[in-house]
Amino acid sequence: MSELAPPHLRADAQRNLERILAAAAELFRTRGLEVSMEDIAHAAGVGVGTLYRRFRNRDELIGALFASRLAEFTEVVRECGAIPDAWTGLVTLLERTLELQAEDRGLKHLFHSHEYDRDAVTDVRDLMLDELARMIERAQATGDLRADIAPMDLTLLSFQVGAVADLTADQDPGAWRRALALALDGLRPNQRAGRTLPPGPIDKDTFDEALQCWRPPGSAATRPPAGAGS
Amino acid sequence: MSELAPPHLRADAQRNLERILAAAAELFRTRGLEVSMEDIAHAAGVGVGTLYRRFRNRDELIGALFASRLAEFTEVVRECGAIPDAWTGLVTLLERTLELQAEDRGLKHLFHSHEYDRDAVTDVRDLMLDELARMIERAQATGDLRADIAPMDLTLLSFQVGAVADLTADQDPGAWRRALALALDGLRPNQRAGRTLPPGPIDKDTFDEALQCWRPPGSAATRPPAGAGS
DNA sequence: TCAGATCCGGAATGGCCACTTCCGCTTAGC
DNA sequence: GCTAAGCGGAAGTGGCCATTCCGGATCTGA
Repeated sequence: MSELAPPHLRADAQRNLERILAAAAELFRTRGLEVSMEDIAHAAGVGVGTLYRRFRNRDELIGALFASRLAEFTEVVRECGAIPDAWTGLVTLLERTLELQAEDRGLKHLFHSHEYDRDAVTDVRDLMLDELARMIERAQATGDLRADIAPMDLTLLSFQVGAVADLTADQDPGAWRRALALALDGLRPNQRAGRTLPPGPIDKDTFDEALQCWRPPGSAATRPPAGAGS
Repeated sequence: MSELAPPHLRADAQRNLERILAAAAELFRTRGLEVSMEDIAHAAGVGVGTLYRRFRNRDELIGALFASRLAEFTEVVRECGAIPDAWTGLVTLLERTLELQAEDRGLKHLFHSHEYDRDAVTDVRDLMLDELARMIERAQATGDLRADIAPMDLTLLSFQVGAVADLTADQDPGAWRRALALALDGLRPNQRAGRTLPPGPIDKDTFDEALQCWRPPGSAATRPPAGAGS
């Protein structure tokens, strides 16, 4: 994060730029993408003016910070797709993508967003959905995954667990893992069958449409009651 | 909803009052508790002034509309607690309380809220948690529920599925049922065991703390792209 | 029918908050 | 030192919303 824009920044400017990036990353991570520009500037120990001289607006700042992070999703999808055992791959994929989201509210927000970087985000989501479809087929073939599961079931499952991760992020950052484990157990082919599932899974377009109205929770909420540790 | 405040309302005032209550109920139901007072007045076909003459502020309006609805939760908990088969009771309880929430965003919001009617809401939640604890014990005794489940696991599970209900409410209002069914299957005692669950479930205080920062999603989001129904 | 109590609508007020711009002052760098 | 680059943060904008106010419209009861 050292070579941006005009090749030669004055030393102090360079230092401030780095402070800004660090502060923004941290705030986006812990509070989501909607922290105010003023808060970011303040956390970086600079004035808002300085912030705006470096980034025309918040979108540009987000772009600078998250382009590479978004790529991590792609990377994870690839890696998990290469795991020989399909069920293991599936579990790992869900775990790792949820980890990414649980560790970084901003990234999670971005991943569900329709307001920033639309294309990059859609690409990642599509890639993941494709891989999920492949994995599902493979896992069903080996009998590790119940037969009535469709890709969108897993997308929704990930979304659900993500909601828990979000809810408990400040109090018990690992709570989502248990929820995930529980959910995964419901995916196993059932000896003592539950019941047959209701209708078909939601389809992708519907999900996308829904996401368009979605906004990550906690945004305008009362500021977290400060340190609450687990 | 005919006898309120001053015993004798002028006929037109009475009519307006009823329109307001109807409009507010509908808007709260479909959009959550944060619709603006102006929107409510407009939907009722009256001016904001009229709205405010009847209800000092939004809290009073919410109170008037939801007191009884909140009682429905209590009712459902009681009924389900009385179901002889514990597992059936458990499933029914989750289904019915989620139905209530899925049908009414305002009620869902209220149920997770710390800003309105705090006491009434906490009572209902506590009642539900107690009943869940009892049901869990019973269901585990009959071998219908895996042994490592704690009440908060189910609270969280309900929360998760509620998140799906919220997400897809406008596009596919029934989608959450499938998610719930899937999740429930994960609760069965497992022959072909998944793996042992991570740590212990989150504890109640932690969850409450988390909820304090929680805000139902979609609030400040872009207004839904109009009619999108599935 | 009519007087006056009631009620109405919606413009106006005031608060809040975030983004962005601007400009006089500071400081790095030669 | 001198000069251009950089700085801070106050001020300008715009949007959103709850709530108040009051001139005018509408009921009601005699």
